[in-house]
Amino acid sequence: MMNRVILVGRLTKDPELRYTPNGVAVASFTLAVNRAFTNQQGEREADFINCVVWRRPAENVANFLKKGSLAGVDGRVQTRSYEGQDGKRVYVTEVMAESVQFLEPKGQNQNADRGEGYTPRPNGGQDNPFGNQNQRQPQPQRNTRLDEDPFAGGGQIDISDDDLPF
Amino acid sequence: MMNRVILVGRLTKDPELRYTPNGVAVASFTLAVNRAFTNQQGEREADFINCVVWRRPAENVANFLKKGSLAGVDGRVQTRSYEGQDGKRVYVTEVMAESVQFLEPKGQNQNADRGEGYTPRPNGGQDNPFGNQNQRQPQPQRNTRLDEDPFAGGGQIDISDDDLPF
Amino acid sequence: MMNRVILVGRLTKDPELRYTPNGVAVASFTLAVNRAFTNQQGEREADFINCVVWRRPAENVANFLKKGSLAGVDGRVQTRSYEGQDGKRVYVTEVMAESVQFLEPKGQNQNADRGEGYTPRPNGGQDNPFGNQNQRQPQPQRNTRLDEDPFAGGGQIDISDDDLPF
Amino acid sequence: MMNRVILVGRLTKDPELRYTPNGVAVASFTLAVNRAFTNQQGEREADFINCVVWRRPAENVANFLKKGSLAGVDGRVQTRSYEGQDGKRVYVTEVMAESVQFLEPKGQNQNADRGEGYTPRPNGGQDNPFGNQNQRQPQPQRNTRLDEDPFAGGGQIDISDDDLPF
DNA sequence: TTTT
DNA sequence: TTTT
Repeated sequence: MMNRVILVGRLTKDPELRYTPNGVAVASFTLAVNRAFTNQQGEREADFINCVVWRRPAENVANFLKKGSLAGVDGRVQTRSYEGQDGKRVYVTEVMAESVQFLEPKGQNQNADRGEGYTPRPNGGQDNPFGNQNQRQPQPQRNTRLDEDPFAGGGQIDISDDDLPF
Repeated sequence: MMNRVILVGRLTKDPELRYTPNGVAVASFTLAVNRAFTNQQGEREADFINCVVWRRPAENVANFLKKGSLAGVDGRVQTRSYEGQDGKRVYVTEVMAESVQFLEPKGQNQNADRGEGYTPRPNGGQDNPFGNQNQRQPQPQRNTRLDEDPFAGGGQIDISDDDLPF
Repeated sequence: MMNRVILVGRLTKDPELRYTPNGVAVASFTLAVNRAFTNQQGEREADFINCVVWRRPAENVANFLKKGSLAGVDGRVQTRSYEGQDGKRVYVTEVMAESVQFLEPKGQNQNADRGEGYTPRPNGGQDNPFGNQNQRQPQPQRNTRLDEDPFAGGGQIDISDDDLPF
Repeated sequence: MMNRVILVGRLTKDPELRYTPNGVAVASFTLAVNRAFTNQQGEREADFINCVVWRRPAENVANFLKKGSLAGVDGRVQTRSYEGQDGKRVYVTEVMAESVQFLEPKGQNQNADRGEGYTPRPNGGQDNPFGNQNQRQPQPQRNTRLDEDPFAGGGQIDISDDDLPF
């Protein structure tokens, strides 16, 4: 079993940063990736690919990327489902970014993460290495918690700590 | 702009082979890719990733892969949208396979395509290199044309020759 | 069998453009890719990865990239060997770029190739779609033919039309 | 800066397992990856790609893979150089595997690593999470230490703990 | 024998 | 609504 995605494209909007009830950061953003070929009408289309990133790189994304930023993503394709507002199950395919690369020339901070994914430091046996008390954990800027689909917006909470990649 | 996906997983069902009105083959299948890590309940989950492949490799997929087959995909993440049955726009993220690799040990034919993607042979200037008259073009086994979403099933036609990768 | 490489880095020097005896363009360049992590001395190292690209994208690389340019490569790892000057066999591992992406902000031409690899146009049955007579085929700027290893420099001819990816 | 390689191929020989002076495991192996296309003589060639893997996955590779095994590698292209026996600098390009997938059908253990790379467990502040005293650390089967190039064989020590990926 |  |  292998699952690897690499994307380079531009953010369609500013990224959204949220926190799980346990205080773990999640950022979501959509990358517009222009296709390398034109369609039969001669137009160059783009794919709009939803991406999610957790923890420290999530905060870096929120701090350093904005609408229009050129960014590279190295991650995995992930699928989930949630209960839609009409009671129907909604299936979602998105990219779990393990690392995000800032490709804008102006920025001095050129790395959205610490490198080879995010290795949590030991925290004395707690399941979740970041608690709300953790001073390394910035508090949400806006009163935003993970009560809905980071992309679909209107749904119920469907990302929880269970989705943590480790 | 870069867009690359590599997957290795197992087909959840037999692939579905369809043809556009112009007689171009499209196969769709879902790959179950087990995650490399376990969730907080200690269970190993999987991602169920919808894949589409066109032309010759589509026919190879239909001929050589079935439910449970181990296969590798090299392709791109692609997004599209179509009008749902309730009039709402439905957004779809799937993998456009450029080549599909058969990883089952039993088969002697180990390649689902001719190699580096599919290079259409010249056909004297027609837009579509395969017409219904083309004897290299097998006719649909079942009376299946591309009148609906190959995955969602209930929608309107949303894959046409316009989606051809070249 | 699968083989896919994606790189984003900077050219260490201007690319070198050569032509096979049959007039097929080959460009070679080295990409410096900074590692995402620091070594035990706290220094950020880089990998210096030799890349080769054929035909039209080769000419685009030669025309649009130079020392220091930020570029993305999508291709395959390839190995070859040649007779070294001391009679010993020299083994070479390099990246065969199928497409090269220009990631510099200044350039308006943002694509080094036509997209999904290079699909040769039909040319009436010749083995090599480009002959020296082909007016679309620029002549070498310098009197450079493929008489040596594009990277090692001092060896014998070891890239020929046999290495063409199709 | 991005650097990602995915390979699926067969081991050309049994893997070699060595240990650094600090007791960190390193396995090296060569993957034969058949090309998806034939050359101008109609023969299907292969690329022979040297791979290196560290720590726990190294031991899994040594325990579960052998000559002829089908394996998938997800990693990075890495370059290094060392002093050759003739005093000349030798440049090496190889693949640093972050995870190795066992694709043989017979094996029950289907995973060469714990998943998303190898996250060392905390060990009380030592720089190197594995010491020779560590009972989880198997001793070398053969009296093999890292005194030479794992591939070139005749060179001087050129892999040390400095090359550890974290 | 290297890029920013 | 899923694979081994």
